[in-house]
Amino acid sequence: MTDSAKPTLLVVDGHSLAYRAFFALPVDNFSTKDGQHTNGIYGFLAMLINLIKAEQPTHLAVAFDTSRQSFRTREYSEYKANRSESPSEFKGQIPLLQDCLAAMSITVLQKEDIEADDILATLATQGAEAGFSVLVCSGDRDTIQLVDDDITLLYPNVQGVSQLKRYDTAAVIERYGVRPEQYPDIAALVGETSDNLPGVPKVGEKTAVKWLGQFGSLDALLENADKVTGVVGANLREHIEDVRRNRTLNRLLRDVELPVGPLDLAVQPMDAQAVRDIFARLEFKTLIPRVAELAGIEQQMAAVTSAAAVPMPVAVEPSPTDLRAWLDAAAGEVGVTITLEGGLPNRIGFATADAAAEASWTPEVSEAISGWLASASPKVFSDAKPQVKALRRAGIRLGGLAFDTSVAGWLLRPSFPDKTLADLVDRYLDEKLPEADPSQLVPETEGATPGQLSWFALRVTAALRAELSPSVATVLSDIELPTLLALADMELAGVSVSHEKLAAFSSDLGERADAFALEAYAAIGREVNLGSPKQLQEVLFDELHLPKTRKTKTGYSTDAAVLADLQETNPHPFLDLLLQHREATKLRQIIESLDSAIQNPASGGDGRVHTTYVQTGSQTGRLSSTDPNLQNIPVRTSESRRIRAAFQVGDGYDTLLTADYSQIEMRIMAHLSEDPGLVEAFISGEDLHRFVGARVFGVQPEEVTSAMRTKVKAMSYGLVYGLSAFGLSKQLRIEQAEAKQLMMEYFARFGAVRDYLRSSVERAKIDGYTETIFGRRRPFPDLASPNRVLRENAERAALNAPIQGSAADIMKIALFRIHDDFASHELRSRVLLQIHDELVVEIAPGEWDAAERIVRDRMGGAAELTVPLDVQIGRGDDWNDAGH
DNA sequence: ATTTAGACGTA
DNA sequence: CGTACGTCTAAATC
Repeated sequence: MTDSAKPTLLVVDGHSLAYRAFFALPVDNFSTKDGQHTNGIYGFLAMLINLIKAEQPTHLAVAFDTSRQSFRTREYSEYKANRSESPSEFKGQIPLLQDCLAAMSITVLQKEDIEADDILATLATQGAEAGFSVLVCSGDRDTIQLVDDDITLLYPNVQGVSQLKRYDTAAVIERYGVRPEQYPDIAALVGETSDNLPGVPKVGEKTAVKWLGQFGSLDALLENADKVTGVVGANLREHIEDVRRNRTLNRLLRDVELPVGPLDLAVQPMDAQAVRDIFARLEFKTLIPRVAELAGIEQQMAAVTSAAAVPMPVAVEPSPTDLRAWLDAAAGEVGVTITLEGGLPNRIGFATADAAAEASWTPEVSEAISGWLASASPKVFSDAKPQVKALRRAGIRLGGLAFDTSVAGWLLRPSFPDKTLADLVDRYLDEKLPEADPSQLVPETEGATPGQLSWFALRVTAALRAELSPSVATVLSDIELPTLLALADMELAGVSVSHEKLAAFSSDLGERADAFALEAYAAIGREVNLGSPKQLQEVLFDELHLPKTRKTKTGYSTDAAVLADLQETNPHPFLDLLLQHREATKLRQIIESLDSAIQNPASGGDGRVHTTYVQTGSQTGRLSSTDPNLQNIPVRTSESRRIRAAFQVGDGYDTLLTADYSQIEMRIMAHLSEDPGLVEAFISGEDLHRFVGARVFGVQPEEVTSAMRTKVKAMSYGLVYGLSAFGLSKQLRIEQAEAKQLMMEYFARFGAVRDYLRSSVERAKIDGYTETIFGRRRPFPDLASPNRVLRENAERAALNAPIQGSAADIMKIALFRIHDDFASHELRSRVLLQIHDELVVEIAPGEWDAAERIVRDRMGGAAELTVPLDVQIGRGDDWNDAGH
């Protein structure tokens, strides 16, 4: 509990935290082009910025040690004598860090013969006396003794500098079992290896706490040392002088003479130019906006309030020719909103910063403004794709798409995308979008008109741009917006699916499912709803008395993996029949939903299935597909591939082409980790799992058995998801020890992979987000969660996000370039489907060679990685034929 | 009528 | 105790 009326003094141990940051971050990723290492500086500053943002101190200082010598080394020459020389890469970072702090107008303190923690102790003591709420941030446990009602310690976690644990008096008692002022007594008894201060042998925290509880104080304990029984008692008596020495040395000085006091440490405005200069020199690109944000909060607030003063314009409704003139006269970007009726434009509205115009969609309006809509004149939309499609249906190809608020909102917060313009107005303008009250037949409140919606979209655009980092802005303009236009065309094109093929298969499956069901009932002597997990639990565990399986929220699991396990340990005919029934009904289900999605030619449809790609549907940058989902059409069993066979080349086209990236995620892993072995695997062109298997098992590639290959394959793929030994053992049905051994062997040969994965998560903890190769970001607040489950889930997701996300970026780039190339080469061939690492293309007569070349070149050349991007192409009359 | 949980399809 | 999705059914809830 902090007293908000009190000023807050934050004092930081610069040396110890920078040193921790140095070990937490990979030195390779943080070097300037002239070879200066900067990982310690970066990590420290990132942490400090976060800290200032979170704690909002009014007063601030950072203390440093001057050298390894201090009054303590003079008192006890062995003090810290075990510390190895700090690595050469670290040297030189401290003076540069101090330069950074100076540019940020943050006071730096150091004093000959005195350690940084003594400076912290002095300032904290003076600050508490002067009425400050004091925060001490240090990586040295001795500072625990400073904690009291006014002084709180922020101590870095073992995981790194990114997470600071808050120690107030209660937290110290909870963690160490003693009051803060008693902690040095514990430390004196236990000793401090890192300071080369041996304590009493066999005495750890538990014993020390017990003793202090018994005797009341360290002095009392030492006086009554003869009363302590056993080996530890003897040890205590033998090392009593060590304990006294330790206690002297770990007492922090609270009365160091300093040139400044707490009141002199008020936070000062930064020297913006100096900050820019030194950060540029250190090549800290991402830190600059974060520091600026810290420094410029007041300005930003002012900007927001003044912007709210502009009144919402009333839209004019000019004649078609006047509307065209209005658009031509508009300077800069124009907000555009098209409302739809039956897939076609209904009303269309436009806005500039202070005016709006709108019209109903008529042939005259269309005629008058189609040229402007197709032109490069910049336009801003909110959720452009359906509107782009409506225009396409009306024969107009939109040009000049400059911004989409929905996509931008998603890029900024992919985990909680603001779904509508109203959400964005709420969040980024802190205003309410006027909405018609849907509960009343005659709404009391007017909704915004298309022109006014456009005006809001334009204003939201300005607010979103202010928050987009340069890299994310580039992802929006260079990847997402071109992709949006390609997706619109893909959705319009749809894919031809044969009702006849589906229908035949479906009735097949129906009969089989019924037969399995009857047999299953016979096996247990009653009917049961096989689709009800609840009823199945009764059958399996109450009636058949099979052993309880994995727990779920509501009972015990009956999923396929569990049933397969049960079949092995407690074979029963019902289990297998249930699995077969499930498989058949699942397939039939998929077929039914697919069939009903075919636009029936009998009622004016085109006999094709038109999915909707949700561009803002994932947290990683992937697309998702709905109504129907065409990204989860079965492929694994030969049986299920009959469904793919129903996806066929459409009338007027020649053949289907499928193109997929082979092992794109592992290639990205090779690129990001620069693991020499993995890179060699891909450059050699040998089968990846065979190559890896040979290394891991120490045999020749041709000696890799299929069992070995299966294992390393599972391991390789698992890596991308943050797999544990436990998970690997379950997946491969091997002992955990063997899984552990496999991981050890794997990392022994491909160590840079592990280094990369570790450091990438560590970096995410410091930055608060992950980044793909192309700069797409995903925030991970839960990386700092004290809840272990939440945190570890976030760690696995953060490990996966840059890899899955980079693959998504690459595919999007390939996709829109192929789409655009087809158009510019005036091919009729068209991309129909995207299934994450695969494209399905419909090839027009005579265009195979040209189209195949474009697909191959664009997919292979979508990114320059240190390993090649391998593309597999297939050809056939249906998707199954064309696949491989 | 809508929501939740379990199951399962894909990359 | 492996990431990212969407959709189906049954059952629970409104």
